[in-house]
Amino acid sequence: MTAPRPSTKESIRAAAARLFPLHGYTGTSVRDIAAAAGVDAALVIRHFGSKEELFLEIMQLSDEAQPLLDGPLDELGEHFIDYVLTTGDEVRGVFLALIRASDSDGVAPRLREMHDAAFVAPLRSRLEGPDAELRSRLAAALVGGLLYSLWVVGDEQLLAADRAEVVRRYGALLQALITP
Amino acid sequence: MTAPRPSTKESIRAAAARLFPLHGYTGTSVRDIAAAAGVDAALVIRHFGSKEELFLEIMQLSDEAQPLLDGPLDELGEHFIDYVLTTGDEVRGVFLALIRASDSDGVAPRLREMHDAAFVAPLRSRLEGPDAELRSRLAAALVGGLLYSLWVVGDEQLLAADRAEVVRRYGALLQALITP
DNA sequence: GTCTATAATTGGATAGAC
DNA sequence: GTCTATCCAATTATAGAC
Repeated sequence: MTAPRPSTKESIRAAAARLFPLHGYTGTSVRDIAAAAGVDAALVIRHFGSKEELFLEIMQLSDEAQPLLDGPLDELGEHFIDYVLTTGDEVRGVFLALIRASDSDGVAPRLREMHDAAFVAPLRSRLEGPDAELRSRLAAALVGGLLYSLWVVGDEQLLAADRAEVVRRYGALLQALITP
Repeated sequence: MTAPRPSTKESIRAAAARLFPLHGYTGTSVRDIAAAAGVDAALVIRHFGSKEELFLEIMQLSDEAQPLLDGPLDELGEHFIDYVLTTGDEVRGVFLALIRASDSDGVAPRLREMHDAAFVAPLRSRLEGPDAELRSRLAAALVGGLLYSLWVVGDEQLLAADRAEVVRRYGALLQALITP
């Protein structure tokens, strides 16, 4: 009831959130965003300062609750892999856009943040032992590698593979880091 | 003795091979390449057709002999991880440039080729069993994930970690896919 | 083969009227 | 707050003289 009609700023935000994950940073011009939002290009800069500032404001994942923090520890490996594989296209788009723009000085820290928040932190919170830190970072690398193969490389044979089989096999590897 | 003085085309090729991995595709202009090669920008297009064609011609790894194809199978996991971690900056640059330009239609297949040639094929050649194909693809994902964490994300704690420890732990995971 | 000059387009960002 | 008009810099690529 606070905003019955979407404000210009919100229209721009919505358009950017749709286009950036779809076409990447360089592939999305300020004019494209403005056109999709139905506003003038000048307003985009007016409201957000610059294209990069807008990009950084858009490209963050809503802190989705991780329901798997409560599950049994000895099944966390498979559950986590299953969880990341159910990830929707929206998250996928943000992930890809950040990776492909990660040569920019402003984007690199943001990618690190997302990697930490989405992969390292959830796993770190359930690990114990003196080397838990290293193990959780290796676990995050392992998880990221699966998404890298599927989404960045586009390994067709892996994309076509039986999902349950991937969850079982790759989940077992992750489990070996969780409960050595 | 075939070419005592580097031809213009070779000069361009050498400059591109140095700059693309260093600054990426969009970060390297045709003018930059021409200037580094000491030639005119028009010659770059003249000799290679377009910037993207030049990029694709440059961005392939010289088929480096993999000395680890001969080692003992039960040590392949650690040896392979050790091998990719010794990879020089040159390979690293190619890897990063391909990933960050992978939204281009022409680059995506090239990244797939490199992933296959560098990770999947060497492992696949040593694996046996009916599910060797899937296991080698998961193994490639695992290896790629380590380089993703180190080079793309730039996980500082992983970069600072004891190298032998990483080889031992992550190598053990890879080994579990090689000899289940 | 090489280079000068420039075309043709696109990009982000700004000034100022309303 | 909004929009019209535009600036200015940068890009890839081409045409044509030498």
